[in-house]
Amino acid sequence: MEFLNEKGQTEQQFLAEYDDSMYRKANNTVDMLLFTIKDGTLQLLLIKRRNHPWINRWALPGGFVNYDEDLDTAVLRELREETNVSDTAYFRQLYTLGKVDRDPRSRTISTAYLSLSPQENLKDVRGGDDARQAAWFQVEKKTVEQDESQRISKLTLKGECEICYEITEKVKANYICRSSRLLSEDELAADHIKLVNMAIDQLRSNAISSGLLFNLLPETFTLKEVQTAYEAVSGLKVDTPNFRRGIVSRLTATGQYRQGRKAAMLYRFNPLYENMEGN
Amino acid sequence: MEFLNEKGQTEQQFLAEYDDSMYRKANNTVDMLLFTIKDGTLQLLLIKRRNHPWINRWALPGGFVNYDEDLDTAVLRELREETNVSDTAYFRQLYTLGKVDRDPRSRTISTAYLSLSPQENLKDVRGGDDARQAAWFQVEKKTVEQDESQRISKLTLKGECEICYEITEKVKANYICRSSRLLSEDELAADHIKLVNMAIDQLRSNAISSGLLFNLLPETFTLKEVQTAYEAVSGLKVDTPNFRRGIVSRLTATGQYRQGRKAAMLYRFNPLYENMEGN
DNA sequence: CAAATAGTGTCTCTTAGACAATATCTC
DNA sequence: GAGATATTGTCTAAGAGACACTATTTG
Repeated sequence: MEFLNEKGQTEQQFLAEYDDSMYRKANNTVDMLLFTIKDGTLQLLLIKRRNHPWINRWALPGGFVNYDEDLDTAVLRELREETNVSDTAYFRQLYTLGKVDRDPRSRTISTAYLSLSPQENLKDVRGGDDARQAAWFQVEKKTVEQDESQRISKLTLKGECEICYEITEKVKANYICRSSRLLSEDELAADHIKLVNMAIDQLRSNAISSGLLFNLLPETFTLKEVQTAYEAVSGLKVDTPNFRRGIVSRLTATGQYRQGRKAAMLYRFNPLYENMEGN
Repeated sequence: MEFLNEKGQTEQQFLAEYDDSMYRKANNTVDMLLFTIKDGTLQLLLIKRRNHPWINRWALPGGFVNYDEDLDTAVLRELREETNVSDTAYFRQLYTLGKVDRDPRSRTISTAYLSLSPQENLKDVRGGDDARQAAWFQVEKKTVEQDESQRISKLTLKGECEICYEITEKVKANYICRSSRLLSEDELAADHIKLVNMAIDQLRSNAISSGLLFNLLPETFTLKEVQTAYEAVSGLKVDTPNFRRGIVSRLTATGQYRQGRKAAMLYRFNPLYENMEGN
């Protein structure tokens, strides 16, 4: 059935006459938050910007979306161009930032992606294109004060320099209001710190339940390695025996061992539908 | 400290020369998924489109973001214009859809928001602007087949017409692949069904844990009302005594009663930091 | 053998879930 | 009093968490 609109047009006629340039449009960009576990700590890949705005500041890899390019294609392309990383174990959309004045060039709406990968896949990281450098920064979020209606944390990125923010998260009626305050001399470009904070929260709350954690580990791993990764992500210390018991039920033993003081069984994660989250 | 870029420009000079119109840009739109509990069922607010594309199809309320308008402002404005709803208890960003060919007019990137409100606040719903009508549709997602690697569900919207999809969710390595197949004669506009499916999944998985459920209820409510709302959202039946015990610990009794067969205590929800999720 | 790492056992307390029973109101 | 709704109680089995212990290898 073919409907006509109020001007009596068919869809074909409507589209033929459609003027796409009537209004001023925003730019669309993508940003990538790529995490890995290195030296037993959670690390985030940042680039040092080569050009204005935020020249010489550390920032998330990312850039403009081409007109005929999907968002997820764009974010992988930008990651490749700026950091030489072309393969990650996992990625998914995180959040879209779109405040009117967030970019001094012009209105820019940025969709951020969260990506996870074991360090093995990420050997040859190097800056390129708009990135003067690419480097790993250790990420730490520590709660310094908490009651039932608010939480104050310190979010620290340690690498070539140290970038540190105080994050305040307050419950107001049904919402959480977040604000951040710079504590260090160096700072992240734009509003990227919001994304880092969001990513950590999501990573923590879904590390085990959705199996996100296992994307930070190689194909096979020992139970100790899972625990180390979990402690790095969560910022907590856990009881080894209890942690083991909690986790083995979701793993399969490979029958192979990793040598060391005492040889340790290697396991593999079996993703099950039940465990994956709804996003 | 003032840095110069490779052309020797200061930031001011760079911005003054910055050409914002070099590349073709996408449109940015917003869509709203507003849920409520009505007649003991979960319902979603849809509008019937007045113009091409998808003329006369049911769709999520939404539309173009103005150049100088924040995304959240835009989505609330569009909701008001198209459905006359100007106040909801809760809303937050859900997902950004940006596939190149998702809109026949031109490239359109759409950021969707999830909103919840008790029915009391939503009395005078009516279509306006680009919406010929606005109406509530009962939402139901039922799993019809499930194993450890895949789940097939039926997602049904019942209102002025019945719209029904089969949703297949498969675990592939670390990802969930979702696909949908139309089962009914009527269908939703664009790719809106993806958002409905996502919203339901998120609503279900966070109903209790993040207290989302209580945004669907009035300020004070009986335990039975919470249970009914929970059952509507989750699609499950729960044991009344057990459900009560699980939930009362997060509520405060008001000391007031709702009359009925037997008078029932009215409770209030106390949002605590602990319970709110990281997004 | 000492030190380090891997792994098991056990006890307690809380919670989830199934189900029985009681209480209070309306018709 | 019948029937509907609200609320309390009880039992069991599984899980979370604390902590003591054994096992295997390296230096």
